[in-house]
Amino acid sequence: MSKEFHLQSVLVIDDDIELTDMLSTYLSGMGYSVNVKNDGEAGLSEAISGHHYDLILLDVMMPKMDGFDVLQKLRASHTTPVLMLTARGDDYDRILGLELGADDYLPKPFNHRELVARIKAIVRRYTLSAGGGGIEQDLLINDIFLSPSSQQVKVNDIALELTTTEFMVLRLLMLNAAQRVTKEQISLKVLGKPLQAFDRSIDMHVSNLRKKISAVAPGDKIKTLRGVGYMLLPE
Amino acid sequence: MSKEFHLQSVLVIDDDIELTDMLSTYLSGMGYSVNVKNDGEAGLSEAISGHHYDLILLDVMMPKMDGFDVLQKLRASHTTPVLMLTARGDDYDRILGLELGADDYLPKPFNHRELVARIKAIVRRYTLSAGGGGIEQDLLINDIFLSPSSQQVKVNDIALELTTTEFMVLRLLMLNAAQRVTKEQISLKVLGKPLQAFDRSIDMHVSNLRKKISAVAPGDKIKTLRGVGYMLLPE
DNA sequence: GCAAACTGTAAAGCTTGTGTAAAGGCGATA
DNA sequence: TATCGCCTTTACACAAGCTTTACAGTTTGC
Repeated sequence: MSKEFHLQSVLVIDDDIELTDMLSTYLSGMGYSVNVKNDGEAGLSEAISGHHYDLILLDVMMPKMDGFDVLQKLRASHTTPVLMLTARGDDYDRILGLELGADDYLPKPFNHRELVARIKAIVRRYTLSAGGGGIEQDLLINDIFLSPSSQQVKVNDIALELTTTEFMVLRLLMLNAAQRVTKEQISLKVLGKPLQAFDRSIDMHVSNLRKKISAVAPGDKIKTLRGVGYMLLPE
Repeated sequence: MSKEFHLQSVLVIDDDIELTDMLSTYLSGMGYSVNVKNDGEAGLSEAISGHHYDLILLDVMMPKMDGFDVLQKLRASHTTPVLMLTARGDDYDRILGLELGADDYLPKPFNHRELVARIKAIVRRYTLSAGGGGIEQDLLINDIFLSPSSQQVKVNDIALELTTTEFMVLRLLMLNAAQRVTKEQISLKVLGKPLQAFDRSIDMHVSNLRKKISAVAPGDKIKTLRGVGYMLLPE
């Protein structure tokens, strides 16, 4: 069972090959391990197989077994978060899905921002309720103490006032301490979108982070890798 | 996707003659071999012809077959990196979102700088990360320790301060230790462009590398192959 | 042995990435 | 609707580092 805050493993069940290809590419790009099944039957058996999934994206209309059936059978034994995908925009589907135990619902067509927003919301929900997923570990690297459970950061025992984005950037850097983290990765994982040319927002978040950290502790703890990204320096 | 990626041959598919002329001139000037098709149908058949392309610049709005159709049909058999050209706004979400299958997109009108930035980003994605998700191994050859994940090099346990380009040159040499590596290869893989006549930049990067390495360890670890390139000497 | 071609490298020049303040924008909140 | 917080964009100065230039040294071919 994963103890990580962010998703590691996602199962996509949808008969639309084009869509699953796309989702696979996109989610892989965000660093997730993705598995795809193109009908309900195969999807269900994969979902209840030994392999652990942190999230299941489930289409409603599919051959062999529709999404509601899959969800119902899945819930007999698993509490894996499920995000339903449906072309039908009416509320009936929505209510039915949620009553059966879906965690959220996303009408097709949707764009990546919506998807990311939903995924994040689900992950957050599961993280806060200790029952569902894993417990995130506190991190302590180079005098920086980061506690995901309380969304709090202390440097030399002095609390920092970070925004959520700054918090997530710092957390990503800490999870990859002493390893290069590209701006592309930061953008995908923290902001949920690909990095655009001449996009400076990551630079700004890092700049703000540095400012807040160095106001409390001397020395730059974040190394710039020119043309690549950033790296949190180890002790 | 191919692990070996050297950008030298580009296909431009766009019905705007003025633009394709400009692109052709410009990219040729950078040393790329450029082919142009002015409608989707011709573009697609060229793209899936026997000729290999390293990158395709693809306009969205075109006669006969639009860019999305071309991309979709192309993807059935090819994984060639595609950079979509599109008017800002309209297609932005469509491309960024779930119909993605392109490697990147570039809103028109764009300038040279932007185009170059995109091409570089694609090159970097293919060279630096060596194929999405695959973890690159640490290398230890002839007292040189190179760690891609931390973008760090140590010689006799002393850390070197290398630029990203120097790092990539050294990495290429180490991956091909005791084998000749031509300047042409270095230019393509590290700089992402073909080597041009009288171009001395590779020589300079190697020279700088030697300087930094020999400041820490005696003896020249990089052998010059006159008229060909360089080679990292084994123990 | 000599010219031509190639290489090493210091230094200059120039391009491009980065840091950061400030303005702008946008969604959430009251 | 007005306000607030925060993310993003803009603008500009600066610095890193890539490329070019220049010249000296070296190798090759004849």
